[in-house]
Amino acid sequence: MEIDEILECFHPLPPQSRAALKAYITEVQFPKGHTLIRAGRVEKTLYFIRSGIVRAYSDGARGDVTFWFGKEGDLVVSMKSYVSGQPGYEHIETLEACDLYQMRAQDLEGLFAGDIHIANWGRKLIGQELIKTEERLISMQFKTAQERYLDLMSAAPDLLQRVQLCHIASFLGITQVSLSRIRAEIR
Amino acid sequence: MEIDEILECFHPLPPQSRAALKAYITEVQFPKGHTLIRAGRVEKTLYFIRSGIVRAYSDGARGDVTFWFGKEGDLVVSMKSYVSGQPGYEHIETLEACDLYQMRAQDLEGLFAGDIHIANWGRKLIGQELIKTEERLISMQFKTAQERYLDLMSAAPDLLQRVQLCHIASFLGITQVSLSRIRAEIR
DNA sequence: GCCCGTTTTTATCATTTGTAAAATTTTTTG
DNA sequence: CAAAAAATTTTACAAATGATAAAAACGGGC
Repeated sequence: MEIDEILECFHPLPPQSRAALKAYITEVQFPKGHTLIRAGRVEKTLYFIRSGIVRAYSDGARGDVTFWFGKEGDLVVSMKSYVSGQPGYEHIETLEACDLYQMRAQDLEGLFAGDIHIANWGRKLIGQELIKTEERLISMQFKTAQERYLDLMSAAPDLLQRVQLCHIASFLGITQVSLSRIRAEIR
Repeated sequence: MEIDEILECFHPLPPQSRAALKAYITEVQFPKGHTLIRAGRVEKTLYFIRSGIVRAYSDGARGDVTFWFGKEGDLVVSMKSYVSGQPGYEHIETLEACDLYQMRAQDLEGLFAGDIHIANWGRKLIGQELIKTEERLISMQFKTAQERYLDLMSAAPDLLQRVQLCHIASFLGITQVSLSRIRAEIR
């Protein structure tokens, strides 16, 4: 997914503002298994995924728990670091070789302060992220694990092919054994 | 909580911009049990809570499920309506007599387009909401119901006095019976 | 202070989910 | 292609949670 398409899909930007944004964006590659963001740090870099898959996870009482997958076109950022300047609680690692667009949070901050179109673009971008997070929270509270699995299957069937089931299970809030049971029932 | 304090606590605003915002804000009162926001509609009003408590809920397979409580200083809005212009999925009702600051989404939109300070204030505001939602999602995935109850007790002890336990239980993602068991264990 | 309706707790049993370990399948590597 | 490693499924049992019903506690109005 090319950078112009990614930037536009959140909110339209005047060509001049888009050019200003792009001036601060560079492209980077990382192999599978690379850690982009570390928990407990104030992370100062944002990424957009050109290609590949990443996951955000945190160390709980029972091993690591994945709470987000990012794929093509998605924004990758330690939200807590970025929004509040405090250490984040998630690690983010690549699950495949990834091609990313990279940007420094500080540069983005400068653009927000000086360009009202970029400020409103950023506002919309955060809003979209909020909706997604809210939807996940509601699905955790309202739906059974089986429903959440079926939802994931229809929303992102490719994920099931590309990601290990232990990560899918913790993402769904269940153990791998429970996920196996669900998969067996559906078959 | 007075309006100036509420507006400032998200992000500082120049006096001129704050005055521009306040020009569109009116104060309203509602009795206990009043519905502020209805699911399935595109809601066009935002509120800040001056005093009182509200809850957001949605109708699931097993009755209504509360997924958010709002109290003094909090923003009350149908996020999906506000961010994407689509019908929201939550009802929001007052659990006590409430004193609210009211604003039309359309007016706010106009301010965002014309005042960069307000646009960046709005961006920060949404960011704060995102962090809160993300924290709740993580606590749902990482913690047991008992841990979530203890967290709620220390974060918002007044809520337990002011809100029915059936709402607390569904907020925690468990039945009222389970919540009673947890409360009995702790005692 | 007492009554009535509501809210909360308790008790019982059925169901779901978790834990641990073994068996199976798939993937990687030489 | 075969052996080894990793990932996934299955099994058996234990623990946690849910459903239902009934009892107890609480609160507002008179």
